[in-house]
Amino acid sequence: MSNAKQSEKEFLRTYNIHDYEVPLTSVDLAIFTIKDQLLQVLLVKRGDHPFKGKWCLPGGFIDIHHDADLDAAALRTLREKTGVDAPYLEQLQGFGSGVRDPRGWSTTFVYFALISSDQIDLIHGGNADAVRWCAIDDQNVIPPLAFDHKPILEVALQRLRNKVEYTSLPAHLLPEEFTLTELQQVYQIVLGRLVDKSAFRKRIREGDFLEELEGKWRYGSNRPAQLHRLRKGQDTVYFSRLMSGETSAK
Amino acid sequence: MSNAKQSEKEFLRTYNIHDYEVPLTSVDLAIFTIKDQLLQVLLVKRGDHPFKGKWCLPGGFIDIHHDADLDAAALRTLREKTGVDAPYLEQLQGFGSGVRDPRGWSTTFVYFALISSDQIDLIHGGNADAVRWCAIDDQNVIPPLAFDHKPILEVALQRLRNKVEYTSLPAHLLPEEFTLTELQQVYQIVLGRLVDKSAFRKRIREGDFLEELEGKWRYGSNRPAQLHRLRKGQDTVYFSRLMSGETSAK
DNA sequence: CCAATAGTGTCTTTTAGACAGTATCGG
DNA sequence: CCGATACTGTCTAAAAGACACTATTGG
Repeated sequence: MSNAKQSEKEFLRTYNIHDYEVPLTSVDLAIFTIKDQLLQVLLVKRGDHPFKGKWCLPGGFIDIHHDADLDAAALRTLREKTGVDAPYLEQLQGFGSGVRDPRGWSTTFVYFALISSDQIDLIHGGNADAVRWCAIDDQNVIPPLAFDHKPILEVALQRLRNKVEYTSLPAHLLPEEFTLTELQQVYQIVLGRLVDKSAFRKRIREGDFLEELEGKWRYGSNRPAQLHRLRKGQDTVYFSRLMSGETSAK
Repeated sequence: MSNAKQSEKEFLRTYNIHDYEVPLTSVDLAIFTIKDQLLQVLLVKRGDHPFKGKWCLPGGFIDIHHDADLDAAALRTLREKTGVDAPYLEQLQGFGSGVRDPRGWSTTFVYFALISSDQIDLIHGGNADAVRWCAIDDQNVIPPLAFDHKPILEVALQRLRNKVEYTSLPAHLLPEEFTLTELQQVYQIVLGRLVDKSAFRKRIREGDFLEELEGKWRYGSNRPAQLHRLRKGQDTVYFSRLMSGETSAK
């Protein structure tokens, strides 16, 4: 045993990573929010080659001296681009090929993040016009993207829409405090269809992932609406069925 | 425009990947099958450092000269370890950190594959005892695994069990031709609970992803059972609800 | 005829879908 | 009082769950 350990030590002493050709490795983010009643994704303009001047998803290479792991690299990138610290962040998928980056064989770990548009301050980046929100309504307003970021964005959107059907995820797109009607609107925006109010509220109630903020109300020229928030430390809830279908109800 | 192109060309001419420190990149596979009425995962014994002699999930480094993309690298690895060519293969997730491999910062793209145990010939590897099926029943029979492969396997299992709840995936764990009862047993084995026969069959019928093999039957000392197979070119079907719950029915 | 498993039907309970009805604000 | 939106209740149709029943083989 001590012999094997010794042998392994010797192996590691002489091992040199630079003897092998390895791909480039980066982390990219699909950051979504709801703004102006639309689902929007964050894009940045590339300041360097390759694809200088083109829009793309925010991302960067892994810094092996400072990033402890992939999640840390994603969080760092998110902080650098948006100033936001602890939103909903989940790894989507990896992409990699010999042709997606002109610099050579490259891989990227794509994360998707959900944040509320009120926490975020896009000026943060330094050069203000190099970062923008881009609405996802009719697809053609999305500019051409660098690398393979267009198909990556498609996959991210698909995953988001899919998860919205059966999870409590959309709550992360809203500010900390919100009304049930606001939450319902988020579901409707992402899904692109109307949802029955009664069924929606039953579902949310049974999921039991929100708490009422006693005595806190959203006022207007109508009956006040109860404010809610996600329960502290609440994990994402998975419903056993899909979101109920379209309805004639407004 | 031609100016920008020129500038990009110049950039690429002088770009040298070896000026940067990048992580190691590999592909690992969680290959599942049903054997002896149990869910089993394929393990290989490491023949080299690090972790020489320890069991782990099959995998290997990306070969940037021969692998076109990640999927190709995964398929190649699968073929090398099992001789199987075209099973169900899907990317699970990426893992990466500075500590998971003693050789340095490393990342791995984990795929999971479903194959039928009858297509596969483990002798293929060359050194026969260095590869084995390991049953997933009570967890403690799984040996300690190299790297972070134990938690990776946990994630793969969780994903598999989860997907079985609402997709047609388990059909890939069976040979090409099978009876509905055999398919039901696969669901039961993976889920670890019984499923109602009537509800199960209704579900499968409505999913409409199988075809009856006319005139082909499984015989025994009882009523013969109709053989089925997956429709050609059939994608995975997603049910709108979870698999129906436990029942007292045998 | 019997044991065994395949496959179908039926009844009951639960849930979704549609929509009406009531509540409470500002003006 | 009115318009607007929050919130709740009710009825009906559809689906799930439990389980019994029939069908067809070998021995």
